[in-house]
Amino acid sequence: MTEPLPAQYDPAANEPAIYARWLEAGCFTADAARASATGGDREPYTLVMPPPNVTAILHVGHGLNNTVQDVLVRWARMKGRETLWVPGTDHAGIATQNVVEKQLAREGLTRQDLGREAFVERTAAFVAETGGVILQQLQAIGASADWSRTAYTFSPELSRAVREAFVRLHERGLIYKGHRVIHWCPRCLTSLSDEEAEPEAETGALYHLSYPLVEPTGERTALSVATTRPETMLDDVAVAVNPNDERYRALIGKHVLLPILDIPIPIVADEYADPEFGTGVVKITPAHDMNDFEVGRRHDLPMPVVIDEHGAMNEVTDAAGRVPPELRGVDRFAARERVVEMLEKLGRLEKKEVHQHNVRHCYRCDTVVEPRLSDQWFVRMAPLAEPALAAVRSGRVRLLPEKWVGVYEHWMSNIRDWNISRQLWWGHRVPVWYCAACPSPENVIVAREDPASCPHCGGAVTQDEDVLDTWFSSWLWPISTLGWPNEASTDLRTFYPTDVLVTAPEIIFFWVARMIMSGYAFKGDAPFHTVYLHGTARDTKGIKMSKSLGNGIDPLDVVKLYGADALRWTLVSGMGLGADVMLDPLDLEKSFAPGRNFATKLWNIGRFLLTNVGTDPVRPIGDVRRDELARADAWILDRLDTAVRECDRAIGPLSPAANDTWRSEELTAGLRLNEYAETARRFVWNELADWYLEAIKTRLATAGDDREVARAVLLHVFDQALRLLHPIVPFVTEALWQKLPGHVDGTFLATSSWPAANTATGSSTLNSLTNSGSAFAGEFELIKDIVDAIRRVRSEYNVPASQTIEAFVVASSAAQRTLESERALLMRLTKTALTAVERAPAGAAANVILAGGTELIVPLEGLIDVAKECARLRSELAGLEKQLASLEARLENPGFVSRAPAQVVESERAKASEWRARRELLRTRIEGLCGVA
RNA sequence: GGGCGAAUAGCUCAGUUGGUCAGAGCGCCUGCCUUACACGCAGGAUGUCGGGGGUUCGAGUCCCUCUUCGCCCA
Repeated sequence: MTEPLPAQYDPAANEPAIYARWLEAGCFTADAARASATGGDREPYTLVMPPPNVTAILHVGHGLNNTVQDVLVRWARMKGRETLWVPGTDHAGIATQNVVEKQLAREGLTRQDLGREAFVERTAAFVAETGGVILQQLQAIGASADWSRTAYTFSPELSRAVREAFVRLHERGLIYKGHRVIHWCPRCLTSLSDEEAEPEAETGALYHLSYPLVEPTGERTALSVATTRPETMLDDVAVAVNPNDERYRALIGKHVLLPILDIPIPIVADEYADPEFGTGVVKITPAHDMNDFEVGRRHDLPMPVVIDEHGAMNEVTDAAGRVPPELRGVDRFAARERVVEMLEKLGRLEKKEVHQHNVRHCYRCDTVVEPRLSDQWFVRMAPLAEPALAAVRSGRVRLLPEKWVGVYEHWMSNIRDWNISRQLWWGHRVPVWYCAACPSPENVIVAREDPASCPHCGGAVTQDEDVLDTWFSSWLWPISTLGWPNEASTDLRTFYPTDVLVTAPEIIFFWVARMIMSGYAFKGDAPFHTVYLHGTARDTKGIKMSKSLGNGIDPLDVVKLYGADALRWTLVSGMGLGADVMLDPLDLEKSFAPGRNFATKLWNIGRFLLTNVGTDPVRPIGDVRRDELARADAWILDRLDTAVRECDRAIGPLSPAANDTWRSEELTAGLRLNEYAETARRFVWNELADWYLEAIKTRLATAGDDREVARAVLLHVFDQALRLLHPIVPFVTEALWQKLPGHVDGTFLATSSWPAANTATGSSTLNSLTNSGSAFAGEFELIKDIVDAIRRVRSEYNVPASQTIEAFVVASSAAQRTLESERALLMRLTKTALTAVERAPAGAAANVILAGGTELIVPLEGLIDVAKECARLRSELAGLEKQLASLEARLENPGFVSRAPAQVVESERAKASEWRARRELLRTRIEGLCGVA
């Protein structure tokens, strides 16, 4: 016997050491040479980790996301796949630049003080120092990523991929420079994509302004326009009415006089004007509203710019005379108040009403985004979207839960061009150079390698000042991390396409959809076959956990207090497909104690095993003959088989059965992590620990052949249970597995095989031992039923646990033989001496009728209250009669008998007949005990 | 404004194709420190499956409608 284990598992004392040993042994390092693509015998299985920001520190969202991935990866690894989980970070243009600028601000500096080159160097140094923190933290929760392949979107290799992608798309005519209204963050001083400018509901005001008509028509001397942004009236170049709006048809082509500025502007007809909204007249500000910009283009209107990059009113471009001197340099929101005051004085403010609308905010700093006319690089998305949309429709790619398919399709079908320019310094510089000497279009040079001079005239060139959207590198992640654009890359040839992408639904558009598009654009295939969109960690009020709200949970705190296994257990077992995970940040015990308790339970099963099985050689399970098994052995092997099958069904399949395309019946299959966890828990706790362990204690304590059989079965079953649980709780299972008798030094549970369920054709070594639903295993169910019944009776009549009592059964001869031969076990589990009899003995007794008609009689002379027992039996009889009546009614219903499947009818008939027999038994007992039925 | 989703035990949620699916964990009540485990063992209670209507031999499970809540897009 080895040194005794403590009664409670101590994760803090075990986890770091176990993780270090996994790393040292290279358990997580994928070897392309073992994979099928390069002549090996294993199918590859690949996940790419959604890269956290280099500036990020671990929060519970990362914990959840990476736990899900780790479960899948560990499972695949045990299934024998050559498994690669690629970790990494992204350079997070805006976020990282913001962080470094804040640092500089503390030193009294701005990035302009440093200059671009020095700023980028400083930022790179900052990233080099702190950028890997989150990946370190992921190790603490057990993430089994291949750290030797850690990637970074701004590394030289991945930067090459970014440039290649840009150049290729440009060559295909899918990248262009556009002059249009984009979302501008006046704080970050950069443009944003549509996805990065997030709409938020706000209560604002709808102002009704009166613009006098230059050419009054009939009674009408002015037009009312409604706007939520009165300050932009300074920039109005027209008002629009709907061409079908009878009210204003006569005014089309005439003019109104813009108040304050007293400039005449035309009244144009455009479908964009909604007759139902406000007054049906809409002011047109092409430079500061996306829709107005389109109207302006259609009507060839001027586009003066009156709001500068900081969000202040100014005569920026083509706007001479548009901003009154007292408003110049005034912030847009202050200017709004001032303009309203001015209009009011002029009698041009008709009314102001409360108005609910959505205002877009910067997704990084939450500043209200300003629509702004500027030059930006865009990707033409429609051609890229086509194959990506088809991929989901054909089943090449499945999205789980399915409800996201509709969202994806809608976005893809209405896709808009992607603004990829960012006016930042931290990021991939746009690979475009300009020659001042050459004429258009030769003056624009798009190149894979930095040109030293203009290829046309040999003159000097200057590079575009902008950098690319960080997502323009992220969308390449599944290919760039594997080596693209180097098509000869072993990893790319071996591990692409990847298998599953695990992420949150918030970034379907930002990232998931774009990765699918880039997969097709650059590799001609989808980057993965499954997108698993998991839920969000929320607090007890249902609010998303976030650092800024202070309602988060630090996963590392949980690891410290309860262990990584407990954290993982809670996340996995609470995770219905796509469902949010609710946690209480104020009561960690409530959320994480169940996981810790389960780990301790496992630990104690291990302790029991080590104490009672010992470390002497154990017979291999394959050598045990079926006729040597006890009922309990057959039963637990049967339950194990069922558990394995159910776990497989809950998480599987690993990949589509055929042709890389999901069949319709597979589309929604698997990834029920909570079901997998619950099944495995039930097996270990409610079957293995509660019943099997209790059933074999005497056998283990009694030397002889039977002890050897019990040792063999227990060791096998616990070994299999550890395998089944390892993907969810990797640390405690590994710790225990390595202590099992017969463990070979240097082998790891992490790289051992997943249990194989018994199949009809029989590939399992256990085939000779298990036989699902076998009669022998089934006999143990009778034992369980009897034990449960006796325990209930004892409890109901408050029989002291220490008191031994007698009981009788009336049963079939087969059942009698079973019970007789398990008399000792029954005695140990229930402190009750059970005797099989032909007829129920007379006298006061508790009676239970079990499935199959077995009758249990527990004489409790002096202990039971006859009246109470009669009442109980009568109420049971009443309930049974009610159920039976309804069942019989169903069976007498011709509709049911003729239309329901024969199987169902048959089983209902069998049930009815059993219930009738049961009713007779009950009546007899009641007559015997209580006198009358 | 458009689209989507959710409402099941006190709490958090399972319940894939309609026929023992009315379940789990936590919490609660009772009794136990039974030599693996009190982070435990044994036993127990609790739901008109949001309201209403419909389809069906049969509906948490399908359809319609109402109420409440949430998400996405404009």
